[in-house]
Amino acid sequence: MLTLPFEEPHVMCEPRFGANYPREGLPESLEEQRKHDADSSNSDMREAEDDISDREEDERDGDQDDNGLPKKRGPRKKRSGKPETDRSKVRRHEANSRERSRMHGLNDALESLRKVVPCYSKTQKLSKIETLRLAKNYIWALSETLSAGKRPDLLAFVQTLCKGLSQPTTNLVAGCLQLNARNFLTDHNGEVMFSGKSPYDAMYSYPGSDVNTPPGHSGSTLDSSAKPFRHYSYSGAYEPYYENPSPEGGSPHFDGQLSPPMNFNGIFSLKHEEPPDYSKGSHYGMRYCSAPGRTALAHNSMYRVSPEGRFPYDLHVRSQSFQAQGEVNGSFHN
DNA sequence: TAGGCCATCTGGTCCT
DNA sequence: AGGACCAGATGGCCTA
Repeated sequence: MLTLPFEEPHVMCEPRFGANYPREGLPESLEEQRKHDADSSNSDMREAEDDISDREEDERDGDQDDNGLPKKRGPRKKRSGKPETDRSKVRRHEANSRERSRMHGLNDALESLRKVVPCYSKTQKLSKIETLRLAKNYIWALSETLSAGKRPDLLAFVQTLCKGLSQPTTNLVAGCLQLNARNFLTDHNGEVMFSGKSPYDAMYSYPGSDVNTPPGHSGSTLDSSAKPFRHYSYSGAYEPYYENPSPEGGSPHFDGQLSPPMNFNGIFSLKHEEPPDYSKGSHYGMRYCSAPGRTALAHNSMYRVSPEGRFPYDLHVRSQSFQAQGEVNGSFHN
């Protein structure tokens, strides 16, 4: 389960940032190199940094550690005998450019990861480390849910999600969850409990709503007024969102949450927006769930496995949204 | 102002 | 030899 490798062709195979840097036909001199850099973006900053770097290197030439030995790493130029030639400077600049490009690719991949874990927001980005932690927890939580073969417990799910996260990130996730106070009571021990209903019902049901009725058709709507983030994953209101296959272009005017692929109540919309990576082929979940022998998924469907099937959940065509699902998904937008 | 986060530079190491 | 990868060092920016 969840072992198939992800593919990130748009991220890893597209040297978006490094393309501007000269790889061939290098300038004869460093001055030409810098002149070339000046034509590309951020050139001023880099040039300034180069100057600073050169200056600092000169100042740090005598740096030694506690044992009087030169430090092994760091932006300290080792002038071992022969002076640095223009050629070596150019090569160093090349290496710097490649390193920048590499790091940009890494950051792109990280950004794509941010978009598929809960609580994605363009305005309040998770840090790198928190993104990785949350992603790990998310995978773990989903795996646990699948293994359990029953409807996931929201609190357990959230607890798993928040394991090891910093307090701010935990707060963010909690905020994204919008754990509606009316659905919770706190007992005398400070433990969270639900008011009258089962935890599931408390979180997933709407008064007077049919759980099988898509939000867009039920008349009841999620209260999205309080939070600027976009609800995701199921609502009919998001159908236009689905129509755009690109997560980048899918919400050009929305500066909020885009895609936490999170559904609890047996509906695993592991991906709500179809990224370029997957739009051509299989879906996240399809990769994970379409085991050999399993009923073929209908075109344009998220998942649909009958109760008679091996998969323990009712999986639904993406457009067949559940009100309860919306409740949960909505809770991931703060 | 301290601390967190980040981008960048840099030298070392490994691999082709 | 050269590129990829890694990690230390550094400074800038932002926030509590």
